[in-house]
Amino acid sequence: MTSDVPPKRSRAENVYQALRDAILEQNLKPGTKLSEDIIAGEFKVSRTSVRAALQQLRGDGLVDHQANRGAFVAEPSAENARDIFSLRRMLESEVIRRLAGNLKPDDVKRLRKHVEQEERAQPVNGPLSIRLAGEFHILLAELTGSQVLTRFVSETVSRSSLILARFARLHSSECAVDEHVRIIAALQAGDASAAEALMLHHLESVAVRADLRAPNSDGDTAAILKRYARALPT
Amino acid sequence: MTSDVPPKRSRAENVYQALRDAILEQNLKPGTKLSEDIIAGEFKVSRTSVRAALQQLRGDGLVDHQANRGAFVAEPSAENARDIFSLRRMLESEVIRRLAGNLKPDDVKRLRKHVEQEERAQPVNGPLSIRLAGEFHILLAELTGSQVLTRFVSETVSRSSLILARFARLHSSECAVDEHVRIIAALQAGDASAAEALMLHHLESVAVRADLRAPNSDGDTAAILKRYARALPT
DNA sequence: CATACAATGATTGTGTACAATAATGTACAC
DNA sequence: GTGTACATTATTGTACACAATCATTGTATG
Repeated sequence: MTSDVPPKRSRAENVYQALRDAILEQNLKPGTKLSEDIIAGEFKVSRTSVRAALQQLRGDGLVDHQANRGAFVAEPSAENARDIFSLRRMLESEVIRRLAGNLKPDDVKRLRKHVEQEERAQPVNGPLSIRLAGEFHILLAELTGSQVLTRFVSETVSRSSLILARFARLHSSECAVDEHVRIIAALQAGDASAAEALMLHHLESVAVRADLRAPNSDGDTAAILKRYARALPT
Repeated sequence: MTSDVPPKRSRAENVYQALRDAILEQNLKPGTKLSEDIIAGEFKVSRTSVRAALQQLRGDGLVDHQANRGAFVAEPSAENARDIFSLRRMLESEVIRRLAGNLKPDDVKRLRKHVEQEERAQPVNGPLSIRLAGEFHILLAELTGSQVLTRFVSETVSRSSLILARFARLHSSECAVDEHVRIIAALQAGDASAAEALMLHHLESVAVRADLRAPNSDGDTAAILKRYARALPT
């Protein structure tokens, strides 16, 4: 440790982290309105800081910003979802190829540590484990040493969380941890193609949880109401 | 045309566009300090808007933001440069594969139009042609219809401009337009592998212009000073 | 009854003032 | 003469107040 002094994050950054976590843990669901006033009041900071945080989230594609209307947690379309999963396959395959056989002892240690965290969070099967599952993939990308690749993986993984929040039938991620373990093993063994196959299978099992034909609940309020409309007397 | 009413861009967005163009046209060189006050004065807007623009640029990786110090045009390291070119090869190969044989007539029209612009700007061989050359690649990505892929290509291409500004021996992009034309032809012919080869060759010829061993002028001030330090009497 | 229009309300966009922080210049002690 | 501590200055970080904008609602009219 190099005398870990917390780098004194700005308030905007704190708000950003908090909101991001909330979104990734699916406590803020797609479509939720993120009012600057309300958030500012809740976090006891000025709207200025909240604005900065929201803009950054917009940059990550996690929130949509409508002019003079406000910010909302992004609602990826089905098409968008397919797009993102497709890119994820490409990006994470690359990660695996770069990592296979090149994991340093320290890397393995970090991965194992993370998986342990996942296992501890598992019984809860709640928000935390959802976020950790995603962060495993980001950690893998980090280990490649490529900042840009990490960035791209991070973005696609984050948005995958949104997609699952919107489309997933049931968000049990039981199998995930197991698959993570096996991926680590394959990487350590230097078996590139096996690792890649595992990863692709893993991603497939994530994607398959999403039924892209029907969004979960509050897709369009209008769409929901339409389903109830016929119950009314004509 | 669908009655092109300019969508009334916010001031922050205007500043963002202007700064981005200036950076991509290499009029603002890597390392340049972007003082909020000065920019605000120059654009006749408040620092608030400038701040928003700078933050967005930071999101694009075009500026580095140091806490309480200010924003600077990013100075990609040699390592970073290799990283980005590597990712570019991957991303743009994907673009080509998706596009080959799938170009709609309208798409071809847009591409030709863009190339014409490039040709007109060519004699100048100045800032504009540099930016247009990059935007050709972004346009290709757009035609895939994948928002995320477009975003990633856009980011890597933009940062490539920065890299060339920092490392390129001479920034003559004479050959580029020719190569762009040939890529279009191959795509239209549906010859995927030829198109991909052309693109990779094209990217290679861009990358080779950069001598990653020696940054153009103001690299790390510290690094430069170190080279001069031994000239001093001990 | 549907449609067009005007008033209203709420929310974001922008500017300005102040606080916090880091870099720089200066004086002093050794 | 050199190094350190302190004061100064410049720049960013934050808060707040006001203006602009859009959505909504209510009202009148065909």
